[in-house]
Amino acid sequence: MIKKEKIPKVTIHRMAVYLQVLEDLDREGEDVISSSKLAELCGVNPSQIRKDLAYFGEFGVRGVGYFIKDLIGSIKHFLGLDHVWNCAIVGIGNLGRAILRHKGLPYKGFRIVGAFDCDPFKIGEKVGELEIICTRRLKEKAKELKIEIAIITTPPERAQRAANHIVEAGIKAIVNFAPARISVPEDVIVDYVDFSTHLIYLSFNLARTKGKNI
Amino acid sequence: MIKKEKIPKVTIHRMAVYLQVLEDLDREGEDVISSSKLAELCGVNPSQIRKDLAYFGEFGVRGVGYFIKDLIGSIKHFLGLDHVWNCAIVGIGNLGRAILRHKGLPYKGFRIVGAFDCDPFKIGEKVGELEIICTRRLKEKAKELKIEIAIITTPPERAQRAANHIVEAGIKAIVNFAPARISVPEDVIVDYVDFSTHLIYLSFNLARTKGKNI
DNA sequence: ATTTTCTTGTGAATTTTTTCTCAAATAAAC
DNA sequence: GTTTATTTGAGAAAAAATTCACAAGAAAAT
Ligand SMILES: NC(=O)c1ccc[n+]([C@@H]2O[C@H](COP(=O)([O-])OP(=O)(O)OC[C@H]3O[C@@H](n4cnc5c(N)ncnc54)[C@H](O)[C@@H]3O)[C@@H](O)[C@H]2O)c1
Ligand SMILES: NC(=O)c1ccc[n+]([C@@H]2O[C@H](COP(=O)([O-])OP(=O)(O)OC[C@H]3O[C@@H](n4cnc5c(N)ncnc54)[C@H](O)[C@@H]3O)[C@@H](O)[C@H]2O)c1
Repeated sequence: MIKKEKIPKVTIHRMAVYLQVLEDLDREGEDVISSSKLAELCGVNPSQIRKDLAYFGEFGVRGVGYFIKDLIGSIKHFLGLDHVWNCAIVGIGNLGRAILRHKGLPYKGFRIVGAFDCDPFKIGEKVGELEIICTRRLKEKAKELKIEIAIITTPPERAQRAANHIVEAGIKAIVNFAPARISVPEDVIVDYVDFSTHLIYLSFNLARTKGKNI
Repeated sequence: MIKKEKIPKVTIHRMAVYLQVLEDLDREGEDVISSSKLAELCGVNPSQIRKDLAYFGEFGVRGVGYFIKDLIGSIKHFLGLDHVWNCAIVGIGNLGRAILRHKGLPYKGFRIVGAFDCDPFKIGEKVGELEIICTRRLKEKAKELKIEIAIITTPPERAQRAANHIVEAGIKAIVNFAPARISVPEDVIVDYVDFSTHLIYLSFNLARTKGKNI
């Protein structure tokens, strides 16, 4: 289905945006959409959307556009979202708890099945449905709970240690919220979510426009 | 100082990574670093770093490298981080509270000075030092507190409404955590933080490698 | 039936970004 | 003091991503 060609990371990120907008349209009862209309809603160029989709196949009808329900199904399929992924959170502090309590994730295809922390005072505590488990038991629990994705929400200086546990548990995908680079074997994918990076982007732009006005 | 040339967004994002790594090095007591060493730590190409820095000026010494403290100072300066930005959070739920309680932000140059929500049961409640204020009072409070950046952490279907309040309050920069596109006037910068996009990136890669192994 | 109007999918052109290469600058070694 | 080691900064080259342009397919209008 997917061409052998390397698909740019930005394409995957845009795909997630298209999906979000398409699901909104579907909820509003829309049936069909053209690339130019979708492009406007997503803030991109229409051929960008067509090129992005072309990495995965042909989904439109010439002269008509895209059938929204079908396109949602196709995108979900090639992004691997026609499957529920089991996730674990490592580091149950402010952010870890917020993610655990977040209602939106299961709907998007991600289920949090394990909550891990190294603080003995937290172990055994319940957060929602889940009981906080000692990080040392990650390996054993990863098998049992079939954990496929790990989310790191420890302090930055503990991120590498958390990553080591995760790798040892045989988990091959990590989202790291801690502002620290981690090193893992080649076959483990890491994606960084750095909140301050986004604030810095705004800071840079504000500082620049301020400068201009002087 | 900054050349008139358009600076790519990815450059700013990488800049934030360089800064993070440089601050770690500084804390470890390092004085000087070469672009190739820094590149290795950041997982990029050395000339990438030199090109990125060249957008802003000349900071290195040939045959030597970069003086870490000086480079941190320069990067902070041109990213606008030699100033503390006043921020407001709009939507004090799970995520809003996590950000409010997060200790790392002030150190990075961002201070949360206002917490806003529209839920009458939450208004007046204290979260840390701050009292939750009604979103309707955002305009008045934005002036008083000199709010420069707004962080949206409302449910997605409320993001546009929150954005309208923010724009009306004269705030020119928004980080939107809600998975919904918002429309704002041209002079307002919006940056989206979409957590599920990162999970989707992992999903795509896992689905692909799984497929390969079969 | 034929023409007109849309809109996709894709090769070509363009633009942007990344990487390569090397002269110039600096420090250390001899 | 001269040679050798490094390492930056920047122009050139290469690679990648985006946008353009249009043939081809589909529906609506005449
Ligand atoms: N809270 C936010 O809004 C926010 C925003 C952006 C980034 N972050 C980052 O996310 C991370 C977590 O932030 P937080 O505010 O939740 O911090 P926190 O201190 O509240 O929570 C950290 C948790 O990690 C646990 N922990 C420490 N070492 C561990 C280990 N080796 N294994 C498992 N658990 C471990 C601690 O016991 C604690 O419960 C930090 O790196 C922070 O910089 C947080
Ligand atoms: N919790 C997470 O870990 C997480 C992760 C990723 C994305 N998000 C996104 O962040 C947003 C917040 O998530 P949450 O879990 O904190 O939700 P939540 O429901 O706990 O909190 C939302 C808050 O926004 C307030 N609100 C609603 N409309 C408002 C308005 N017009 N003005 C001001 N406040 C308003 C509500 O009263 C509530 O307090 C959601 O869009 C969610 O999809 C959350």
